Order: sequence, then C-alpha cells, then structure tokens
Amino acid sequence: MTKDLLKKNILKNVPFSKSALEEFCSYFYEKSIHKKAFVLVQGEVCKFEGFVLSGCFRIFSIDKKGNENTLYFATKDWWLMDIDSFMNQSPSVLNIQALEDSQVLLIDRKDKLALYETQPAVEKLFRVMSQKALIAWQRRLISSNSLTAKERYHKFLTTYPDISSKVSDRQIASYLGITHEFLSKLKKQKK
Amino acid sequence: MTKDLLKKNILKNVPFSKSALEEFCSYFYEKSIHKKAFVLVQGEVCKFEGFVLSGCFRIFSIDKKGNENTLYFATKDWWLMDIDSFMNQSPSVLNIQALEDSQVLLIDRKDKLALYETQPAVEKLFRVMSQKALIAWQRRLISSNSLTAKERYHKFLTTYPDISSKVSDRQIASYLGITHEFLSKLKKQKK
DNA sequence: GAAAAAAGTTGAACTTGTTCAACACTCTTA
DNA sequence: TAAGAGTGTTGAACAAGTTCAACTTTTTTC
Repeated sequence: MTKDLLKKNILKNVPFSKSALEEFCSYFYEKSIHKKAFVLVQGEVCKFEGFVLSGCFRIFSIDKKGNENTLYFATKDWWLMDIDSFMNQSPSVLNIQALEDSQVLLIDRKDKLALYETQPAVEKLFRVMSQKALIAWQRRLISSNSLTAKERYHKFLTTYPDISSKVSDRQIASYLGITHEFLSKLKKQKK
Repeated sequence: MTKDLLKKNILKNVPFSKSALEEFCSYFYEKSIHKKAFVLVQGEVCKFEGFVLSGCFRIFSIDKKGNENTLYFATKDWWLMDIDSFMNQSPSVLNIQALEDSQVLLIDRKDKLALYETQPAVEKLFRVMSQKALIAWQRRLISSNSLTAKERYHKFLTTYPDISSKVSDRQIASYLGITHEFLSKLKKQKK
C-alpha cells in the first residue's frame, strides 16, 4: 500500500486508532512531480499540505536582490508546505521545486481544516509536529548565529548525510547563507 | 482580575467556552521575578510554560566560545519557555532572565499535559500558537540569511519598537548575531 | 555620594565572506 | 555529436563584520 510510509510517520508522532488513521489518510492523493517542476511558486496561495514519498524537494525564496535563499530540503518522509501562506492564505514567498522525479501525497487545505474539527487526533498530530518543527527552527537559528560558515557546513553534512549527497553545492550554499564560490573555497581548505 | 490579559491572548488565537477558559486559566499561578533573576538556567530541565504580565525577559544561550546568543525577547503578552527542554525533558540550552522587575503567570508541565487530554480547546490553542510561532521563525531565518546586519537592525527597530526601547544595545546586537562594537558603528553610519 | 560595574564609542589591524570574471567539467538535449 | 546550460574552481580586489584595547558615559550598589 502506497500510504504505509505516511501512516508510519504519523504514528511516530501520536497514537491513532486504526479507523481514525484510515480515515485521515483517505484524504491524501498521490501526485508525481517531474524533476525541476514546481509544486508551489512564489506569489501563489498555498492550498495543500504534502508528504514526500520519494525524490527530493527544495523550498526556497528569492529576495529583492535576486538571491536565492534555501529554507530547507525535503526528501522521503518529510512534510512539505508554505505554512505562512497556508495559514494566512496570503501570497507565498516560497517556491517548492522538485530536484528529481518525485512522488508526494497531498491533502487539500479545506479537508485538513475540516479534519481538525472532526478528529481530535489530527489536531494533536499537528500540534506535536508543529512543536517539533519549532524546536528544529530554534536550533537552526542558534547555529546560524553562533557558528561560522565552515562549522555550519560540516554540521549540515553530518545532520543530513542523505540530503547532502542529493543536492548540488550551489543549493547547499544557499541553505547555509553563503555564496557557492565561498563554499568551494571552504571545501578546499578542509584538505 | 489578574488573568484578563491571559484570557484575551488566548481568545485571540482560538475560541474557548467561558467555562473551559476559566478552568484552563485556573491552573496558572502568578510569580514575581526580580530584575536580573533567572526563570530558567542553561542545564536545568524546563518544567513550566509562562505568560508575561509585565516587565521584560531575554531568552538566550551561551555557546562554547562564551558568546551570548539572544533567541528572543518577551514582554507583556508574550509566552515564555524552552520548548525543546519542555518537550524532551532534556537539559535546557537556554537561559531565561528578567531584564527588569516582572510578573508572569506560570503553568506546570504536568498540568498542561493533562489538559491536552481533557480539553480539546487546549490542544487546538497550542496547535495554532505553535504554527504561528513557526511562521515567525521561518521569516526570521529568511531575514537572517538575506539581509545585512544594518537591514536586520532597522527591521528589528520597526518590528519591535516597544522592545527596542527597553533592552540594551549589547542585547540587541546579540539578537542580531553581531558584536556590540559593530552595532555601535552601524548606528553612527545612520546619521 | 563615592566607588564599582556595566554600557556605549572609537580606531587600527585583522578575518570572514563577497563579487566578478575567467576557465574547466559534466550533463542534457536537439 | 555539437551546442548549450548548469555546476564547480580559482584568483584578485573588495566589503562586511570581528577583535582587542583604550576611553567616556551612565547606571548600580553600598
């Protein structure tokens, strides 16, 4: 069954009765995304939440100076959305792009909002997931302010070995908040 | 009533029945914190969540090099905790210190966890608050990577005018991720 | 109200990271 | 299979931000 990965992921966060889990998952539909295709484009309003079955995505924004800023990467077993645009129904400042041919499970915003009301476990699930995500962002901001680019690079490599092997150095640099030229120089130093 | 501010803050996020709100709030107890006193010290496990009634707090960590990194400031109407330590019951990497004589309302972790189970509205409240906080952290990380120190400084001044008037330049610098000497030079440039 | 401590300022030398331009390399894709 | 686009590397000049030390001003404390 194609939704096994999703179910496992959910149960890692909160307990669900078999029937509640089945019902919740029934609202997700599968979608294939080709390499380089966009799931969400800056300016659009985000009307879905996604869960990655396979492949890899990059979530990034482009600032006024034209520089790309990668917020995060999402591979298998990660969740995917622009939560700012999703919650406030405002134009997204983020792009979500597939870095390779990928499969996702999507749930529509209106379905998710309805499930909050009818299924207490769904409310709990996203409370727990949001709090865990919050912790991750806080840790990242601390790293970003207290570590040098070189330290951040090595931390990224060891924290996400699967991701670092999939994405290009340019993209890693934009995640770290440095230029790709400088990353290239850092890698040389290492040896 | 001393809990009016808390009630208003809650109702800004989600609807509560009068009785549910009354019950939830009954678990909060008031505490006075003297200037410079710590509500939480790095290494301790966080067993409470707090809501600021008056005064001002700084939430910061000290890294291996001995540098302070300010994660955020909390004044009246803000929430207060180390969510990482609270959720995982791991030693906190954060310090929470009063910058002036302050009043907070605290709720114990065990009470909060129990309320998640008995009051669906509490679950929803923290789901919504966590998601809003998540949005704020994402925005901050984008700023931190795409703006210069000078731009970040002005953004901070305009986003939190009440806070910037209360805290010292050293503390603002540690929030911005720069040295206080450099901030002093930035301020000079402005004129 | 004096002494001590903390906060802010300035300058010079230094380190970290950027910019721009040139070149080599590897994929696509026609 | 040639062309083109994207990726990685390198160097030189430059800009952003740090470090350390000295000094002034403000705030705290006894």
